[in-house]
Parts: sequence; C-alpha cells; structure tokens
Amino acid sequence: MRAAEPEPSGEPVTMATIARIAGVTQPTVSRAFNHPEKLSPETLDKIMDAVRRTGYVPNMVAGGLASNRSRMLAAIVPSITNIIYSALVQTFAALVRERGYQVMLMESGFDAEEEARLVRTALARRPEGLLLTGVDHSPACRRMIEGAALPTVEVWDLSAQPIDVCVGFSHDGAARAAAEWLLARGYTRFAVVSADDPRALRRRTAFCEAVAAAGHPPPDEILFPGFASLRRGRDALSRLVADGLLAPGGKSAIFCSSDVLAQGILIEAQARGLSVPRDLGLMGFGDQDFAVDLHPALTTVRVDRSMLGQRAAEALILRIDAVAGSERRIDIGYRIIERDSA
Amino acid sequence: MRAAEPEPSGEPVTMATIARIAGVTQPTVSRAFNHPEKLSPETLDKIMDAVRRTGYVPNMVAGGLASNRSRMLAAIVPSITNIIYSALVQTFAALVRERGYQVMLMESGFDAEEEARLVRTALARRPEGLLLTGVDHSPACRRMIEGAALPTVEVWDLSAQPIDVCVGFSHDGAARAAAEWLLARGYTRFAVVSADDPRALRRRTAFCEAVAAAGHPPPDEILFPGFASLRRGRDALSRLVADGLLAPGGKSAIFCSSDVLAQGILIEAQARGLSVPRDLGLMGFGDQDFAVDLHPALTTVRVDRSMLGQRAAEALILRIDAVAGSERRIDIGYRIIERDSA
DNA sequence: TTGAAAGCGCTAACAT
DNA sequence: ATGTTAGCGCTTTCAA
Repeated sequence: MRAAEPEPSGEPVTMATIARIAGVTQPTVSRAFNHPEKLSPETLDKIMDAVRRTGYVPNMVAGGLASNRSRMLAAIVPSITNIIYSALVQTFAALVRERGYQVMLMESGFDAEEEARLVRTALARRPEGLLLTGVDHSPACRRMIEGAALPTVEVWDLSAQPIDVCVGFSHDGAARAAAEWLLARGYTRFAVVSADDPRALRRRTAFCEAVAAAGHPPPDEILFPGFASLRRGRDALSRLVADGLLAPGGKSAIFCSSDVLAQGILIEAQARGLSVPRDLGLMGFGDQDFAVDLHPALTTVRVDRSMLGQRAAEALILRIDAVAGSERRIDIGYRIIERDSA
Repeated sequence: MRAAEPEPSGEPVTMATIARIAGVTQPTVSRAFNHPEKLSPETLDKIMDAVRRTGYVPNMVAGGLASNRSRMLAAIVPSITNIIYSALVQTFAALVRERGYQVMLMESGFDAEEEARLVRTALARRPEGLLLTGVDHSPACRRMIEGAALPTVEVWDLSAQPIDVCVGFSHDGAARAAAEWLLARGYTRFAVVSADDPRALRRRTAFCEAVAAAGHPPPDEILFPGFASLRRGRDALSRLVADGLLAPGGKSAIFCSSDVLAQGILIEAQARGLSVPRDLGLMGFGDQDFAVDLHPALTTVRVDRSMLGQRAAEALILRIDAVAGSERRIDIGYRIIERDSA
C-alpha cells in the first residue's frame, strides 16, 4: 500500500495542508466544507481542487470535538441477526443518514445489564441521540441517559413513562385482538408458543386473559429462552400434540410470538401429516416478508417495522433539534392479517 | 430529564472536573484510565471516587484526536438484514470488542458506487481498520483505501490481489463440488436458481461448466436481481416446471444460490404435490440454521459464517498491530452437507 | 509518582 | 469574503 496523495512528505493531509496548497488560511478551508455559500466561487474552486488532488477527507473526530456535534447516533438492539430488529435499524439508518448522521449499532443479547454497559460505551463517543429497544431498562441505564440529557427513542413498545420518546404499539392490545379474532372464528382450545423476551411475554399473558375471559380453558403454554427458530416451533408442536392439544372435542389454535415459530409449526405439522388449518389453526406474529409465501399462507399480526424505524428516526431528530411540543408517545398500531392458516 | 451529576453548575463533567475534585492535575486523571498501574493506589482511589460520584464518562472523541487511535472499525456489508452477513458481523463485532474496538456498520445494498461513498464517509471518522464484503470494489474505492493505508479485510471471497487481507473460500470450487456430488448421485438434468451478486454468479458459472464437462445438457438458469426470498424460490420452481424440467426422461436437480431459495422451492413443491427428493433433487447453499429443520432436511453447502467473522477479526487486528508476516489470504473452505433433499 | 506544557485537527466567534 | 484567535477534552512527551 502506498500513499495516493501527492504530498512530498508522508505527512497526513489536514485542512492546513489544503490551505497551504490553495493559498488561503485553514478556517477558510473549514468554511468550504461547512458554509460554502460564504466563499467566493474562485476560492471555493481552488480549495476543492486541492482537496481533489490530495484525496483529502475531513476529520470528523476533530470536527466533532470542536463543534460538540458528533453527528453520531447509537442504536442498541437485542440481536442484529434477527430481521425483526435489523429491518427497523435499516430504515432508521437510511433516514438519519439523509440528515448527516451515522449510526453505531450495538447488540445487547436481550440482557439489560449488557445494555447498560453498552450505553456507557456509547456515551464515550458522545452520540447526539440514542435508540433503544423496548422500555425495560436497568435503573442505572436510565439514570446514565437522563444524566447525560441524551435525546432517546425507545422502540417496539409504548410506555407511560418513556425516558424521552417512545415509538411502538400496545402488545396487550395486539394479543387481545388476536385472541378475539380466533374466538370469533370458533376456536375453543388454545396454545401459546412464545420466546421469553418482555414484549412476547406480555402478549402471552394478554392472550391467555382474553381466552379466560371468554370462558374457555386456559391455553397450553410453551415458553423457551432466547430467540425463535424453526426447531423451537417444531418441538413445540410435538409437545403440544403429545399433551393432547388435538384430542377430539374442540377446535384448536396456536398463537405464536413470531412468524418463524409458526413456520416451524407448519413444517412439523406437514411432517406429521397434519393439515393446517383443518386440524389446527395457526397464527403468527409480525407479518414477516415470508409469511405470505408460506403454504398455507400465514395468518398473523402485522407490525410495520419499517414504519417503526421511520417514526423513530423522525422523533429522534425532532428531539435532537429540540423542537418544542413534539410527541412523547407514538403509537403505530397493528393489524390482524387474515390469510389461510387460521 | 435532569443532570444526575452533583456538579453545582450545569457544566459538562470533563477530566478537569474530576481532577479538581480529586485534587490532582488533569493528566493524572488521564493516567488513571489509561495507565492505572502508574498511579499510587491512594490517588487512583480518590480519582475513581470522583468518577463514580459525578458519573463521568471519558470522551473518546477527544481521546481519539489526541492519540490518533479512534478505536473504531468500519464494516460495510451488502445488507444488514441478511443473516448471511449479519451473522458474520455479529461474531466479528464480539471479537474485536474484546480488544477495545467498536464497529460502525454500514450497508451498501450490493452497489459498488454506494460502497465507495460509504468508505469515504467512514474514512472521515478515522477508523483503524475496515471490513469489506467481497473483492469487487470500484477503482476509486480501492484507491481511497490504499491512499489512507488503512488495514482492510475483505470477506466472503478469495482474491489473488487483495487490498490487504482476504478471508473466504473458493466459490468456483464449492460450486464444482456441488455439481460433482449431484452427478455422482445420478442426476442428469439440472437447473440453477440464483441471485445476481458477484459471488453467486461465479458459483452459477462454475456449476454449469462442471455439468457441461460431464457431458450433460446445460442447466436451466433462473437469475433474478437483488436478494433471495421464499417468493423467488417458489416462482422459480413454477417456471422450471412449466419449462419441462421434470418431464420424463431424466433425474432432475436444482442448485440454489442460497438456502432461502431452496426453502421457497420446497414450499412450492409441496403446494404442487411434488415430492423432494423423489421427483426433484434440491441443493441449497450456506447451511443456514434452519436448513437442518426443514422437511425434508436440506442438502446444502456449508460455509462457516461465524468462522469467517472470527478469522476476519483476527486477521484485521494483526494488520492493525502491524504484525509482520501475517497471512494475506485465508481460506476457510466449504463442505457438502448431505441430508434428505438430494 | 506526579505536574507542566504542548498539541491533535478542527469550529466558532470576532475582526477586518 | 477572509483572516485572527481561542478553544474543544483529551494524550503524550519531558521535568521534577
């Protein structure tokens, strides 16, 4: 590797270098980047020419220190490999980028302590804003953020006491709506298959309450730690069948905490020669891209993840710009998507 | 939001603040963080006490400027929502984090021009290293990186002329191995279903050549732009069936550029009452987590993505530490995983 | 073991 | 429209 810039010495190119070449002072070079309209076209030309010839790239860490604007946002999600979260980050990052922000992404692994540690690490870079997943954080974490007076958006959930702003939907409401939809379809026996993250757990509880309120026996529950997978779904169905979910005498349905789980159940049903929805109704959660392409197409609860990222980006930027009277609690809702599996 | 630190004024807490409280000079506070062994235990205690009471978090942007070590790595992948790439980043980020590095992740959307733009943006933060996907970059991009003399690791592919280091495997070799495996199983009619990224395209070509070399008719090819999905797989099978892939007179198999595609084909086959592998052999690529849990379990080519991230992290850190004689080309290989779909 | 002094590369007043 | 002057909050010599 050799240096491409035609600088005689191996000196790094700085604004001072450009200034020397263009025959101006260093702050003028700074203006060329930050307030080009304040310079005469000729000066601007000379500077940009020097920039081109040297391959100069402004040093944002120095700029950030001087201006106290890092132009960085930190985002902490439970898992970067889970499309549920990465799709949100994708939209979020694309939008804030148009406003000149970069995103530093971190993964907490569904662990509040790790999340607190990551917030501390992030704070060291002096981000201008923070995106957090969920509304359940460690007290220390919350204290740190409030102490730093850092604009923060919490996504995927709604809270009566958000740290700053939250963008999400009612998990209780969504689960209740799912239960009522299934009830209206004549299902009388239920099971819930769920991961154990705080939001899935709340949906589980709300679903079970709605079933009980309708006077039906309590749903079978299968909970597992960590993330959803096809295997978790397949195993869950095996256990539910063994436990008699499909015994004669009722019309059975399973409510899953994610579409992936539902897909696993679908595969296991097929392997066992069970027909969905004839032998078993199935409802997913999330309406991931693949849900519509399953066979049978999956009935599920749609949450617009891209919208989540978009509203989060907008809300966070409003907070950063200290726009007065911006909303503190943004509800993006949910919708039952009726397809063929229930 | 209120400031948590017991600073009387609303002044931001800096090392100078801590120094004042602890009764030492500011550089001594710096030493407390970077070379604690050089301080007397009592001084260290006083400083750490002040840190705790104020909630002080060191400013890495100032530190980075002063030391010329940003402790940042930039990673550019085609898509952050594709687990193929995000799993690699996950491992990579976890490993480099142990060495005190954070990673700023960016998404190029399979576009070399966008990649070049992102490299330029990344360079502005003065990262200490760079992770790039693939070995096909725009000339300008390559020039920028070489000009900055930035330690760089290219992943997912092997190159005779890496920018710096590359970690990957032979796509030609993997596709040839897949073809030979299928040939040895008695398949005589083939199709390839593939995305159009550079690596998938090379596998497609190598696969077709191997089939031709065996004296069989050229495979049907279905290429599509962008990323793989179940829908792409389902549509591909529909077209292949319409085009007579399954007409009597031969034993047919499909080689896919990803497991997701294969899964889509599996679903479409099931919807059409076709049996895999009886009516049709099917081979995926990647051995994603779900491949083993499909029904039938998917025969595929395993690439150890986590290993890719691990070796990339190790290699990049060696380059950053300027370890002489470190490898330039790291082959992690591939392996045919025989399961039930072919 | 600690302090004093300089400087990293930039932005932001304030002058002119 | 441009130059001058001061920092931003650290790390890193070099002294003591």
